[in-house]
Amino acid sequence: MSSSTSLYQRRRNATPEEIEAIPWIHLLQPHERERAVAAILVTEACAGEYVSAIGKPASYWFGLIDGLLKMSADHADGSSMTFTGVPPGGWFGEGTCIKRETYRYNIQALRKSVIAGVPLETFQWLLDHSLGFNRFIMNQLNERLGQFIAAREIDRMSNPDVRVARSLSALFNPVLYPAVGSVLRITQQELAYLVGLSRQRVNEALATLEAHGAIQVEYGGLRVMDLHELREGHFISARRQPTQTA
DNA sequence: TCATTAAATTGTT
DNA sequence: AACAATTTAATGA
Repeated sequence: MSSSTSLYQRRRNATPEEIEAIPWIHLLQPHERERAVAAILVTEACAGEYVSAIGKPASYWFGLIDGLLKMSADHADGSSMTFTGVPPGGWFGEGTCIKRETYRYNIQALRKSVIAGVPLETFQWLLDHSLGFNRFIMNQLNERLGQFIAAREIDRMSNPDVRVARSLSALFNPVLYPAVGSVLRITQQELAYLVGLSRQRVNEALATLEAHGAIQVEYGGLRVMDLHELREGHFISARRQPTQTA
């Protein structure tokens, strides 16, 4: 996974289609938008590549155009703790940018991803000048607070089916990840990495969730049928029976 | 456009 | 972890 060119050397300008797909761009006034569009950079990250590393000073506010990212903290003892996955349409790092601190998480691409970046100066300028931008940021911070509280509950849950369900409901959050819609492109292997379970167990859990009518399993992705059930459901004792030997 | 083949993903043990 | 089955993507006529 080692590439000779760094992420920042492979950047380019955003295409008009990519700009249109950015959720907060539509909340800006024309002159604000103009300034933002001129500053936004786009880069591609290969699977396994790091987008930001803990300790590096904040230089960009990031958004995911396409692909899948993992937000985690790696400890000195080699273990790592995954906080959350980031699906397309998600923007992150605003907390660090606001305070001009260093990044507190590692952001790693789980597969080939297209990432947008707003330079720190532009981010700060938008904060100082755009009411719509401030609304977006405030709304996002509030929504994410709810997610982190929910994530603490997920961590102490033993039932794998419920863990998978809750983690999925976070990825389907329409406020934080509006680009996801009702179909999330994620493989069972990728989901296993995010949740911290084996692929087999995730596969089994997905079958359970599907049996409950909460989701529909598709090749290379999932379709939500009942987001509320994913968030609140218990999915108890609905395991598949072992095959009979007669 | 269709058939063939390789690669990716899923389902099962 | 290994394997078979299925789906998609790539290739070329």
